Amino acid sequence: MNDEAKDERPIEGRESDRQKGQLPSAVGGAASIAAQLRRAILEGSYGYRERLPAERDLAQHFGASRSTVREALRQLEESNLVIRRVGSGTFVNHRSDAEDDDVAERTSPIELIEVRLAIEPQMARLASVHATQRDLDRMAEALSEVEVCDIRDREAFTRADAAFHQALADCTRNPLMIGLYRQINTVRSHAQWARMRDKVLSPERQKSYNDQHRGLYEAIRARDTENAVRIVREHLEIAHRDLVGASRS
Amino acid sequence: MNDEAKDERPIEGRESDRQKGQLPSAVGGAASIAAQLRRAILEGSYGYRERLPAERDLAQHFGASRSTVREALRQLEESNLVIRRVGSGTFVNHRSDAEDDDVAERTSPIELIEVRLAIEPQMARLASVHATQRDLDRMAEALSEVEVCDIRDREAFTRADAAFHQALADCTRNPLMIGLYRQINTVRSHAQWARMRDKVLSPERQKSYNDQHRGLYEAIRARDTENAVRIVREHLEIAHRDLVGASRS
DNA sequence: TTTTATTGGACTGTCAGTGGTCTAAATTGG
DNA sequence: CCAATTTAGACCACTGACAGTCCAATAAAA
Repeated sequence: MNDEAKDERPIEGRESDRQKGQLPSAVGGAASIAAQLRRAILEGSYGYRERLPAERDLAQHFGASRSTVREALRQLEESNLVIRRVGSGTFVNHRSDAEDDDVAERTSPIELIEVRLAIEPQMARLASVHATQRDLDRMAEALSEVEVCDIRDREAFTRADAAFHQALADCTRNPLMIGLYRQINTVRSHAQWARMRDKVLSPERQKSYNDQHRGLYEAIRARDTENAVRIVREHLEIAHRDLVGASRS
Repeated sequence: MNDEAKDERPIEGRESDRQKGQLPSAVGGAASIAAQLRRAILEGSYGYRERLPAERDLAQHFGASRSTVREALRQLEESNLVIRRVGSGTFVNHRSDAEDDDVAERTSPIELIEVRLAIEPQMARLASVHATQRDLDRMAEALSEVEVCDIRDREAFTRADAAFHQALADCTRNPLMIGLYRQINTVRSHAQWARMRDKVLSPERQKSYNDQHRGLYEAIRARDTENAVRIVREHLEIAHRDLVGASRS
């Protein structure tokens, strides 16, 4: 261990000013330590999920006993600012505003469907017009991978499903559309959705989805724009209904 | 045990560099390594599909054990930043923003309009439903900035126009929609379009655009969904026609 | 084609460090 | 004085980092 690191000044707080005899150090108890740590966390001095120093180290740095530090941490834990795990440490459980710009985590299932309802019908239309033979081959490959998927392996299904939809986006030959759908797929395959999908994805529904996928592929291959658009729209409306049903239960 | 044997150089970012202030810095093991690698990937130090150093090399570089590095990589894999293949290596699975420019350069005017025709009507619909008063205020501000714009300052007009449309996207209160439209705006304001717009943007057309913008704002403020959607669609069809006309000349 | 080297995946056991808990003494304030 | 708080110390169960080994998959070389 680095012994040099431990030999530090006891920071502003306690025994220094006590020796100087200037101020009664305001409160100088567990509440004071809690306040300092709380301020540091809210200010963002510690990032989200970052590990705080060990209780014993904090005790030394604050010039207090471990019990006092523990009481301070207990208060922070009570207000959900930190999480404590035995054998591991104490971790910050507060996101500062600067670091919560994760689109995937801030998008609700309904919001996702709303966006997909906007973009995917037009996507199917463009795909049925612009798809090349190579695009169709790749789409067929992705489709067979979805169909061959084991029903119980949800993660594999999610991945294959995403690949199929991305293949559909590729069919549009529209770089912007492809880029946009990549962003949508990122949200779609996020953890939050995986859980939701576990609740929704019964074998019958999966079978139904596969039929719709197959139908969509056939329509695009036949350049049947109207049918392709119709299938996508129905597909999404069914998914929307399933989601609403699941959120009610 | 033998302290001398363990006195190796710890990871780079431990506690020596962070003198931030009063409080002791957070400590890190696998999480710290994961954070460093994550930052490197997001910064673009490693390109898309590029191979990272082998786990054993990373372990040596970070002065940690292979298990620790593996735990860090597991976290990165969990957030889809990285893909690991046995016998092959660990590969970056993240597209940096640098490729957005590429998308912008590979997207034709027609393709942009096709995408906007897909997404903006639904966007107007959602905006008319979900917009808050604050959203409307910001939209009005953007609108007046567009209208006040000097006709000859094309760049300022483009910027104000982009701000207006982004404000419209914000009205949907849909994080994914907002993110998607940001990407669209990136393409819209790219250099290629500025040139095209110079050819297209006559004062009369600009006047017409402004009227449409104003009408759209009024419709959304009045929660008149049908009118908002209609205006957007007409706006885009006119723009589409203008573009086709320009490309013919 | 076969062989070889390298990679990630999985598993073991060891060990220092962590928070959780408890006790008893010391300190503080009324 | 008493009562509450703080302190110091010990022990426990648990976690994570570590060093090591073996394996299967892959890629490059022979």
